Amino acid sequence: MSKEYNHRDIEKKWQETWDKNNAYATGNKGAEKRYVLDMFPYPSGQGLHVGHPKGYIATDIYSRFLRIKGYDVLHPMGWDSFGLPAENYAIKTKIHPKETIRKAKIQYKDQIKSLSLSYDWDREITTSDPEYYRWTQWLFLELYKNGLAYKKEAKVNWCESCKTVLANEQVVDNACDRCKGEVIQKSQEQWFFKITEFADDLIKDLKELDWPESTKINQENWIGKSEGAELTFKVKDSNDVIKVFTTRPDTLFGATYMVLAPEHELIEKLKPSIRNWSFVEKYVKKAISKTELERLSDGKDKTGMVLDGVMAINPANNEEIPIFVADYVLSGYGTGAIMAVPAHDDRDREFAEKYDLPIIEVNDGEKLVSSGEFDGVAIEEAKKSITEKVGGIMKTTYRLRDWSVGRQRYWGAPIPIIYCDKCGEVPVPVSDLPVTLPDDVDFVPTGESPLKDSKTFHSVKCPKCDSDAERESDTLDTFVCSSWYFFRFTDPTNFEEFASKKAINDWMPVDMYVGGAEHTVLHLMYSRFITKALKRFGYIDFKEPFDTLRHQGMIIAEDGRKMSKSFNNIVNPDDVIDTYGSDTMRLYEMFMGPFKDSISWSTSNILGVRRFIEKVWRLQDYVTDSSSKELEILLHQTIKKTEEDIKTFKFNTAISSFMVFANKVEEEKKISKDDLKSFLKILSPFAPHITEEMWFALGETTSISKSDWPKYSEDKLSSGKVVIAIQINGKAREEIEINEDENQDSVIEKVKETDSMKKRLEGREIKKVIYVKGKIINIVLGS
RNA sequence: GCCGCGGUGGCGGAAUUGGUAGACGCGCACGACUCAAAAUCGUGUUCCUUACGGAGUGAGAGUUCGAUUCUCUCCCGCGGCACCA
Repeated sequence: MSKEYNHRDIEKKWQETWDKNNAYATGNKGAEKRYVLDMFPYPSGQGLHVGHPKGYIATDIYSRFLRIKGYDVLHPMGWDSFGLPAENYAIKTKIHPKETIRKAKIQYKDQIKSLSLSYDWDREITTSDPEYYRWTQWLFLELYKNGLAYKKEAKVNWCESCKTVLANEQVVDNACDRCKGEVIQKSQEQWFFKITEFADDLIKDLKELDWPESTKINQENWIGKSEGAELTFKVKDSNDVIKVFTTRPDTLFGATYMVLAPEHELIEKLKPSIRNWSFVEKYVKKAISKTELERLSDGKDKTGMVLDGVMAINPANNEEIPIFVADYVLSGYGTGAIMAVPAHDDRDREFAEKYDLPIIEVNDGEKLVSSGEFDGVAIEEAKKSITEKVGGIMKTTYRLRDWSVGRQRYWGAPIPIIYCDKCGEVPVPVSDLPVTLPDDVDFVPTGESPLKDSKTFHSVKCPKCDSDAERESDTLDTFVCSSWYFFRFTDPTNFEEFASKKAINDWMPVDMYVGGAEHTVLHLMYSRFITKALKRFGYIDFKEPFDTLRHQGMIIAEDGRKMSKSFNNIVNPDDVIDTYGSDTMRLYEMFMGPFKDSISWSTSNILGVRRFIEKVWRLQDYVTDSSSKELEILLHQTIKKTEEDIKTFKFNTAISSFMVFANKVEEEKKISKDDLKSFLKILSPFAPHITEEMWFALGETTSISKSDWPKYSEDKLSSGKVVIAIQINGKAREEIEINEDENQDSVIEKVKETDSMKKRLEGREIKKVIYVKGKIINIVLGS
């Protein structure tokens, strides 16, 4: 009898051994390469809860599987350490973010190591290290040099409580994504990245990616391509024109009024002609000062004000139509003005009904009507011909806006720009990078970056003319840091380049990328944009960073709520590992259900997995000279299934097949040494400690991870005999064992000889027989 | 409102180029072991029915020899977007 299973001793022993042997180093010379990546975490002071490592366990199993199959696997981990939480914590406690992050990293690393996640720690990177953000700054300069980073006065989302600008993606339900505080609109000079330049590619290239369909669709919706036309309306008795974007140029004859967004420049220009100017001005002021929140609470009740005294000319029929200003038209989309077709647009209809404007139907659902010479023309065709007739152009518009990257905050990578009175905006020379974050700052936000107050930071000499100048004091959005980190992992200590071309070509693109679905439009789209930009600049030869993407589902607390400190329902992985062991925890998180699903933690279910681990341990007692024929077949089936399931991230069913196998051995109480070794090999990516222990106990002297993946043979997947169902009129009635390759006639004979079937068939006409080889035989009887 | 995903036992879930629904695990019941309990092992466990049999994958229809799987209509839940012209 083997000694009792003690996970604490076993796991500690092997973790120390592996650590000492640097067991997870990258570099299997000559082997095919694979890059398996997790979305790297923000090291928060809270430590991990059991939900965090779910994705890491999956990529670990995947990496271990690839290694044992003989691949050279790059599987790195790092820290996305810039950002608001550490800074907010510093404001509260005066503890420097550097210190907060340093401590959190240690805690995270310990927890990760206690799960034996096989990261190559030699490649660890931290985005708040000057050696890292020097290349983030370099990236900024590359974008700047190539016209993809620019500064402009813009209305930005401003969080009152965080005192900072937020990207559109960080505004959720008109509230700050982080503090849930109110977000208002504010005009300010801002740095932007020109992501819109890649809008079309960002949609087109999605097609080639092996990503969850919903993620692709969400991203496509976010980019929001719409195809239509830009049409020009003249303003009566004036040289001014109003350009509009519409997806329905075919409805032009039904355009009975126009609407300008409150911000539209033409309003001010038309002032002399507007008879009710004081009302218009009042409306515009009010609309512009409205926060998004207020606009939302006003609901769909549309408001507006007619520009009394000015009229536009509908270019289709030269009718004079009134012009309104209304805040249901957005300044940031299209041209900030629309032609309103109340008969065929719900919003225009609502507005027209409220202000008693004419509603003219111009199609019957298929063909145009009341459209002059275009009557009877099909809608799709009319789009083009009407646009042509009025001298418009077909145009594509996107919902996507440029990425606002400046933050009036301390804890981020400084933007490497210097302002000189003589030379203007001067980029910091690459040789002067990194522009390091100073320590002599007060963290309390004032609306301007704390970097302004730093004596060591703010004042510099102009790199061009050497006169007194000032540094840009904004820092970069942390999403900039995380939009290129996967390149750095390929060459993390390179002092000359962000990563060498060779290292990038060796490893990129990432073969398997795993992380939460909450990054659908933020991180993933930014990373794709940066990759496309780097390709344009000639640094890389591919256009997409992540070939395959999988999302992990959340782990919900046992009470059905989200795990949260405030609910006091957090399960700490340290406790789970101590009580049940790391192998059990790894296996349990994968066994809970489909990887992508959100599932509740269950203390009794984890016990079931622990029982399985103990059962595996007992298999040592059943080793004899040979396995039964049946067990051998089951082993080959299990090897095949495990391989398929790991590749498709169906870890839960792989584990259930391990359970079936262990149950079978326990039932038969015998297994050959070789067969047990094969079983340990396929289990080892999931449960590395117990399998290593048993492997050595069977007399092996080098790690199971350095062994090879067992091969199954096709002819051992089946015994040749198979049990099929006999159906009568489609209902399963009986089972029968036959030879796998038996023909239909022979099977029918056997069915007829079966006792229970004799009764059923007696005196009835067999109308039809359907035999599906090795599965069922269905006998259709006359009534 | 629009787009996407999902709905299977007491519970987590398995099974889709249409082919025995409920694998595996939890829970529960009974049994073995034990003075006893725990642990472990064994047996059973979709529902109704003593049985024969019948019903059954959110509801309803359809296609088919056969539907959890395909089609249509509807209901419910989740995620994303949301006055985007």
